[in-house]
Amino acid sequence: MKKSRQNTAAQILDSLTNDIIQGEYSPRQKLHIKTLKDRYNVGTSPLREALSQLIAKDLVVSENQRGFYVSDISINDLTDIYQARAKIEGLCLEMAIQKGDDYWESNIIAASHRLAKYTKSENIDMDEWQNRHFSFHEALVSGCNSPRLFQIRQSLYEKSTRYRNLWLKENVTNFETLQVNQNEHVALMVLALERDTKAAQKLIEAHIMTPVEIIKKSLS
Amino acid sequence: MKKSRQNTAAQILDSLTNDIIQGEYSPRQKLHIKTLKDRYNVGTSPLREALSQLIAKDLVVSENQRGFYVSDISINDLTDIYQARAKIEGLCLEMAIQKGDDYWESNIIAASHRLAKYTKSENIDMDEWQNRHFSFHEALVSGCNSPRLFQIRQSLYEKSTRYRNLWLKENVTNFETLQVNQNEHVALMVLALERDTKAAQKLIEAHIMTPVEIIKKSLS
DNA sequence: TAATTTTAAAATGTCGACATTATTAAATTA
DNA sequence: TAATTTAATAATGTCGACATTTTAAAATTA
Repeated sequence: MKKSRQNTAAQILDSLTNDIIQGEYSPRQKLHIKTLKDRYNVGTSPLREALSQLIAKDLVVSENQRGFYVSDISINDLTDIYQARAKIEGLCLEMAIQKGDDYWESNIIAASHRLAKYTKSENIDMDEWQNRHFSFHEALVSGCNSPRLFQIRQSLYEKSTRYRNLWLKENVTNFETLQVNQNEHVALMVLALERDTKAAQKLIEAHIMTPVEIIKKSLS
Repeated sequence: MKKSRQNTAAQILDSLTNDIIQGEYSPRQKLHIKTLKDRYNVGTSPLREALSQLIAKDLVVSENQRGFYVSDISINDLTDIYQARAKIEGLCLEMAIQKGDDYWESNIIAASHRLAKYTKSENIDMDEWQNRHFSFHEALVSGCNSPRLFQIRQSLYEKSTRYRNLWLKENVTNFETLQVNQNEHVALMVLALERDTKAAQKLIEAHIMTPVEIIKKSLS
C-alpha cells in the first residue's frame, strides 16, 4: 500500500507549510503535538522532524519544554520581508537581463501575453490569475541562473504570501487594482527586453512594494 | 543534572553544523544514524530532528530509506554562493550607508583599528585574526537594519566558510595576502564614511569574490 | 480576599523496539 | 566465468511508552 516515494516527515512538512502559509493557523497559535498527530494521522517522530524544518524556515518557533508555535507577524517584519524581497528580485532581474538569451525573451513575451489576456477577461478566477501572474514574474527572472538567489527568492516569496493571505482573509481583491498593476507588467516586459537594467530594477522594486501599505492598514 | 536550557536536538544541531562547516565530515559522506548516535551520545529522535534542520539549511541531503549525506560541493556551487554573498553584502552595505548613524561610523572606525593593528603584528593567531576580520565586516553592514537580509547574509557566510575550510585543510594562508587585503579594508572604511554607496558596493563585491579563484584551483 | 503553596493534570522531549526497505554476500543458473 | 537469483545482514523510518517539565486547579495560609 505504501506507494509514495516521500517519507511521512516530508509529506507532513508539505501539509504544514501549506496550512501555515494559507493562514489555516493563526500567528502565535500553539501547535499541540497531540492535536497535530490526530489531525495528520502521524506519529511523534515524523511530526517533530517536520516542525524542526519549519523552525529553520522561520514559520514556526519553539521554546524548550514549551512546545511549538506558529511564528508571529508584525508590521516591521512585513515591511522587512517585502523590502528584502524587492531587493532580491531586483538582483535576480539584473542578472537575468545580463545573461538572458532569445529563449528568455520569448518566454517573457509568452507569459506576458497569457497574463494580459486573462486580466482583460470577464470572469476572473483568482487562482488562475495568481498562476499566470506568478509565471510572468518567474519568466522575468528565470535567466538569472543563480540557484542560491532563486532559493532565497522562493523563501521570501513564501513568507510574503503568508502575510498576503492573512490579509485576503478579510479583503477581496478589487479588479481596478489588477488593471493598474497590469500597466506595470507591460512596462516591466518592455524594459527587460530593452535591457534597461536600472529602470527595470527600479520598477520591479516599486511593483513588489505596492501591496505593503494596503496590508499594513489591515493589520492595524 | 540537567542544566542546559537547550534541548538535545538544539545542542546536537550546533555540533553537527559546526562539524560540517569545519570540514570534520567530507562532502557526500554518509551520515549513519547509528554512528552519529554513538558519537554524540543521543537517541534517535533529537538526532533526526537536528538532521532535518540541516536539510533545510542545505548542509545535508537525504533520500527516503537511504539515509543522510553531507551536501556535495562543486565549482558551480562555490561560485554561486560567493556571488550571491557578494551581492547580498552589497545590498546590506547600501542600506547601512543610507541609514547609518554616528554610532555606526564609530563602530567601523573601532573595528578597523583593531583589525589593522593585529594584521601588522608579528605573531598572528589566525583564529583571532578571523574574529577581528569578521567583526570589521559586520560593523560595516550593521547599520542596515534588516533582520531578514542579515539572516540571509549569515546563512551564505556559513556556506562559504565551509568551502573555505575545505580549502584551508590543505593550504596555509600566506601573510602577504593578508597585507594586500588590508588595503581594501581601509578603502572600504573610507568609502563607507564618505557615504559613497556605489563605490563601496563595487569594492565589497570584489573583495568578497577575491578568494574564489584560489579555492577553485584547489578543488580541481 | 489576596497571595502563596500544594496537588493534579497535561504536554513535551527522549528513548528503545520493531516493521519495512535497502544493501551486501552467497548461491544458483546459464 | 559472468549474470542473475536468493538469502542474510544492516540501516532506515515510525511508533508508542515513559520520565521530566510545565501548566492549571485546588488548598492553604496570612
